[in-house]
Amino acid sequence: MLSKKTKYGLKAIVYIARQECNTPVQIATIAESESISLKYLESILLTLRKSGFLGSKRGKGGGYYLLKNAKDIKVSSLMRILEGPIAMVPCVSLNFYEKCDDCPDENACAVHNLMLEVRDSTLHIFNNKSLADLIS
Amino acid sequence: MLSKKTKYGLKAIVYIARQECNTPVQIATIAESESISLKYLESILLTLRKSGFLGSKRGKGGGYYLLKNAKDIKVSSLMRILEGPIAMVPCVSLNFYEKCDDCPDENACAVHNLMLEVRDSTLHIFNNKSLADLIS
DNA sequence: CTATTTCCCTATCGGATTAGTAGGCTAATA
DNA sequence: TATTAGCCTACTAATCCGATAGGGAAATAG
Repeated sequence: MLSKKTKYGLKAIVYIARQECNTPVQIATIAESESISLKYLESILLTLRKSGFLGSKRGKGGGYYLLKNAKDIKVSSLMRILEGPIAMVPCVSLNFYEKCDDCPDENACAVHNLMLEVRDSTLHIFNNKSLADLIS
Repeated sequence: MLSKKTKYGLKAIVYIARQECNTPVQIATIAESESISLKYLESILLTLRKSGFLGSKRGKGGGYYLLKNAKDIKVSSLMRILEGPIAMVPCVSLNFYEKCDDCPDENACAVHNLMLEVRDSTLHIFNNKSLADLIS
């Protein structure tokens, strides 16, 4: 299940990406428009900024803006920052790999192989979609 | 993230499906072989029985056995019983649909459309895979 | 008939995570 | 100097998950 953090984060960055001329958008504007708790959204945008997706400007007329072209932001990288692993099981994760305690042989594990297939197909979607694709 | 319940449940039913002549398998046997807490596994197998996948036999020589041919048990139906919705977001779920509180227009929601695509590809895998496919 | 085996069922619990809140701080601008 | 708007840390309520406890009931063996 997708966390609200991810859902809110995606909606917010899509909102920001829709601005013309990359004008900074205030947190409060997004929060109101997307019905997201302001303080919670604040922390989400903070992590998106610390991850290098967004820049920020303080004081009057401030807000958040994209640091890169929307075409160059892959959905998969957004998902990894917001949600964490894309795989449903750590033992098939590329970026968050972890061995199972049980399961002596991964290749013989039915769950492993099934989830490997799911991860591939999901990743294929996320890797081939950019923020720009989400806007329209 | 896949819950342990699902992981254990899948491993267990795969174990049961591997038996020759559909001989009943005891909970304890599976628990030991797959390193699963016995009591926890007990409750998982109970739900699989109540959902019509497994039959049970009590007393000596008892245990769990498949009620249908492994070919006729789709992974998607197992997933729905064990894990719940296959979709990452309720608003794109076929069997567990729920409208978002926020989001006035689903078709205009970037997250909705993205997750719709993911659900389709995941479901495609789960629908076209049976328990028999997991065994080998 | 009795003992043993094995599944049946309900209740409970600790720990982790999530979503959200509070509140003060700091930089930029007017 | 006042105001605006993001920065940052800490805290909390609620929920869920994985696991545990413990007795009950049916089937079988002897």
